[in-house]
Amino acid sequence: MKRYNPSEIEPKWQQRWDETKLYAARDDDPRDKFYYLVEFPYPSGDGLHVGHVRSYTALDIMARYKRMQGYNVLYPIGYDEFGLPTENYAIKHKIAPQAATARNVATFERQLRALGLGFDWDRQVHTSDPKYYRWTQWIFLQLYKRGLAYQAELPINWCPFEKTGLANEEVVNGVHERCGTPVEKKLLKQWVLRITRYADRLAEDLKTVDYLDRISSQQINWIGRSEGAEIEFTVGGEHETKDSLKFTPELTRLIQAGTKTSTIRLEPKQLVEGDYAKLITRISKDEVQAFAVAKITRVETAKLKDVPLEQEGHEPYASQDEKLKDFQKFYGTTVTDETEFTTYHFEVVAPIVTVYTTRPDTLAGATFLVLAPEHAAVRTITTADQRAEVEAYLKKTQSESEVARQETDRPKTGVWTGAIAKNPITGRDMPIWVADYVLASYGTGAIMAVPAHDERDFAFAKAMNQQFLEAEGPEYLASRPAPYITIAPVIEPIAGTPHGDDHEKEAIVAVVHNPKTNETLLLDWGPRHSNWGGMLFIGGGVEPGEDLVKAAEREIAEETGYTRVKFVRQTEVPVNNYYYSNVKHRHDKARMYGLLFELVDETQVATNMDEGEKNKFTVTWVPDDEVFSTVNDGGHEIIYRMLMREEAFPGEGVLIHSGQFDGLVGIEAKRAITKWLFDQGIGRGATKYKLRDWIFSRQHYWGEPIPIVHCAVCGAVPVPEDRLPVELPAVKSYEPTDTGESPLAAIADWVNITCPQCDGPAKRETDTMPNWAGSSWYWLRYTDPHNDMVFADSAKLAYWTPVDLYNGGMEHTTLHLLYSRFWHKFLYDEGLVPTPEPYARRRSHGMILGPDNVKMSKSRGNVINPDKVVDEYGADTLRLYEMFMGPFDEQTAWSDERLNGVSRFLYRVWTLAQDLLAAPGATTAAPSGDQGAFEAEIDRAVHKTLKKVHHDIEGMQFNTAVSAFMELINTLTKAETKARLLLPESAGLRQRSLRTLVLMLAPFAPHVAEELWHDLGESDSVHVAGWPQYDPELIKDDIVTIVVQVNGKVRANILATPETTEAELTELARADANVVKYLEGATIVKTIVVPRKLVNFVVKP
RNA sequence: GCGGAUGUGGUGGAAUGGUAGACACGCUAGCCUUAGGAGCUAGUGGGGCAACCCGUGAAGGUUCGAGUCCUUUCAUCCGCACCA
Repeated sequence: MKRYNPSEIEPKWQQRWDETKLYAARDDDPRDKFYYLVEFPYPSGDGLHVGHVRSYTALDIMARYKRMQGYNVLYPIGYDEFGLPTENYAIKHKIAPQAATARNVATFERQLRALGLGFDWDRQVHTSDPKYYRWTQWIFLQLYKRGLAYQAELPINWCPFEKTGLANEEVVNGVHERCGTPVEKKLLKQWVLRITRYADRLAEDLKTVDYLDRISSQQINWIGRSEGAEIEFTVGGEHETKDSLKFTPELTRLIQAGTKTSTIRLEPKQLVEGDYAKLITRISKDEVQAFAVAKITRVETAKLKDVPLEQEGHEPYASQDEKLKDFQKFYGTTVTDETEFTTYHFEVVAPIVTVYTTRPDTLAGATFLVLAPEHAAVRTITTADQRAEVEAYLKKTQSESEVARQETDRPKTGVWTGAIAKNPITGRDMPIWVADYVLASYGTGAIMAVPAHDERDFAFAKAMNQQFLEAEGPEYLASRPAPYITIAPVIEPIAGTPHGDDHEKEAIVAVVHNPKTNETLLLDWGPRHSNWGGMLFIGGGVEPGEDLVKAAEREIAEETGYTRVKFVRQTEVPVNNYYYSNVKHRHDKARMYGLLFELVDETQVATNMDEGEKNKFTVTWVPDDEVFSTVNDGGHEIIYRMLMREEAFPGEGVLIHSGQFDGLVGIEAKRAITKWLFDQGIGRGATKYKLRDWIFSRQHYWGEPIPIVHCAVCGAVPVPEDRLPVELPAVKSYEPTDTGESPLAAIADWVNITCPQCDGPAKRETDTMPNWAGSSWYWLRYTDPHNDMVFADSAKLAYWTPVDLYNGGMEHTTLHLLYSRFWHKFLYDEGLVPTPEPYARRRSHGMILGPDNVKMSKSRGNVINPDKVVDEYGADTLRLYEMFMGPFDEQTAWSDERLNGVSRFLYRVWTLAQDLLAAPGATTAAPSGDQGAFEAEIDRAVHKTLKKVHHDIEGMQFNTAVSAFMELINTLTKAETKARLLLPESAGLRQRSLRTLVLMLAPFAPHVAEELWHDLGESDSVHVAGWPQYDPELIKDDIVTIVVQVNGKVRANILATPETTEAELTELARADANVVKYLEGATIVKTIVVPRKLVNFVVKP
């Protein structure tokens, strides 16, 4: 018999498939298309990983399956070649990165081919090929043209080990995600991509695509949209401002640095001497921020040509022409030398601090402001008295590493700046603090602190007050001067659900504690229902005018008989509790104050309850540590928390102490206060995102050069598109520098160039792009990989995109996946791609762990090398095993034993097939009735498998598809079955069963299937054969097992035909001996019959 | 803390609300032998001699019937995290 030898058949067929270009996708094809995409590999020196195999095999199966179904399938591959690991490898081995890449890519391609993966090899893309990165640079220039790529001097994340800047997404817990080095902050001029402009759409459009839940939620989480309000606080004074004066960032900085007087030129405004104006600066297209109030001291009007060349906050202009250009840049091209400008001389009278909050409803409870240490206003607002202390604090926070600052649970620290603002609702003073628990990078870098309703502010207030008291002594407590922080509750909690007709009353909740036994008194009202019953404290109404403590003492005595109790404390605010009164039988709303009592002694008198209350509850003592888990009423739980724990109440509720806003709840309160702020001209609704702009510069050699030229005269000038690509020069040394400058900067004859605009001397940008650049559009290039005219032909894009299914690792969810969606959306806005989203469906394969159930790593030595597995078992075994391991999207550990099990399966397939092939041919005898039944049974098994495999491939449940194969093989190889299959009269059955088996196995184990297919006498490839349709008629069972239950418990199995009627089934079931036993002496209340499945008798004794 | 997911034999894992544990690994016993990374047969959730009983993290609920649906809760994993 022909032996199964994978090392022989696999290379043979791989070569044949390659020669016949079996997997070439056709661009001009009337058939429907499918575009399957896997994340192209980074060709590291380690070679292919078993994780790649899992992903690539799964989509290979789907691609082959769709091809067999007659679709035009695109399943491409390429290499993501730029990046630091290759650069480091090259430096270490003293070879060019280009050479290292070429070598690694060759290894990858060999490995991919050895797995029998059906990629369209002619479409391979290489991101470090100038023919490819020419278009990466081209897309960058389009971004630049639209203002989505800009340069900014930013304190960026700097990895001191790899000596490069990093994107936010590459920093995990304060360390660089790739090398684990603690990240430092470094101030560098950077290229940045304005991904934040797409934040909303990146989140919103997730609704239009089919991504795994955990992928879209992770992206939404990362984008971190939040709705709230910006509120302006004027420091140390109030002034009626008439208008605003817009500033350049340079002037803004100057004033923030402490310059008190300045001038600004603007087109005429209605401001006169003595007016107050708000100074604003533009942050982005639709975002401005106020930063100070200024008093106009003098107003002059002059034509631009008469404006002097020297101006405050500016380098002096070299010429009249240069001055004009600059003004045009700022005020628009309608400006000429004759345009009249009004010059305002002013004096800064009060800095403005703008804060961002998601809780404008708590504004009245804001008792102080906090600025991040990096906030520009810190310098201007700090008073002389506090300067030394503030400086010291700023120094201290600067010296702390990012890692330390990111630790949670660290004690709150901060310093008062000496400055005061006013709360716009209450008019109370709000000391302004600097503290590092406020992040400069989020919102406006400043917050209004509401200690009563925010945990962090609460912790800060506690810590600062403590410090203050220790320093100043308790006598200060009485007067509580400036920096002492007041904790002012402005929200009453709500529990339960209003019914509209709720009967309102004032009430108390008495918590009685017995200090001797450490137990607390509870009333057990029976089983808890939706809004009544359960375990509660003592509750009761308050008579009009009655003292709360008196009322509580009365209720304690009435309901429990205890009279000797001592009042300890009460809650500051009541809880609005909506509940159902089981005593009065109506919906009640109680404004409940919590009161804590201690039991003095156990003296008890007779209880004195209302008629309605009698026998409704029992009194129980519960150990203190079980009280929280025992009380099961929302309102009572809140009361208990407020009494026992010192903490903020962060929930929403009814506003109090908020002036005109009292009584408003939740979202209504937020809206009302936001609107009021807007009307007052001191605030507005605002949306903020956690997502930051994408730091796009890398100070390294091995990346796409950023196609920009810096000219002394023209500034940053894009390299003209017809001069792309800007190729990487050959250099001797690839080492990164310590200065934050790319090694490219050292290559004088590359760097020095003439300006494309003015032909003057200029220098090239020496930063390169991050390795995420090339992968941000590669799926588009696959549709037209050799085009020299455009990045991809629009007709081809229209045919192939969007990608129907994109599979890749979870680790790319907030990196590559987000970046590529951003680029795609931009290209869509430019009319360059046909769809707003690149990928219709995104799935993620689970990680393959080492045999020891931990992540594979070289240092652990638990890495499985796919080459070795292919050598020992063959590619088909590896493919099939990785599909069989477990659910595709869940992580699972490698197991050699199970691999072996799959290998055994393939041997069994092979042996069975060879046996069937060698069996004697057909006889002329017509099949007997018995033979017909046998054939029906085998056909049924085959077609059931076919149906399941079809279903499982569509649903990416590859593990159960493989199980189905195994089951079928088990059925077919059963001694008796197999013997009959080999008989001459089974020749036809044998033939068609084997054909179908081979066809359905083809996507999974392409080599074995191909070999057997040819053994069956076929000359074309099995992979271009049509996918077999299952026949629903053949699947129908002639006999079904009916489960008979009595009261839901299985008591018998009976056999019946699918056509047996319900009545017949019931009769058959009742006749079964075992069922009879259970029905004896009982009455059948109900009979449930599920056709073809079950009969259930519901009986009563 | 927020968001997401997952809890089923000794193990990986199956189960459109209808016989829980398919398939595979491992294990036990036996057979066979052209000693192979074999193959074949039988068994393998727990308890019980048996009839039967119990069993899908826990507790409730809906249902004739729940691993599956609902509520509460616990545990584990992943992501984010002083994001105001």
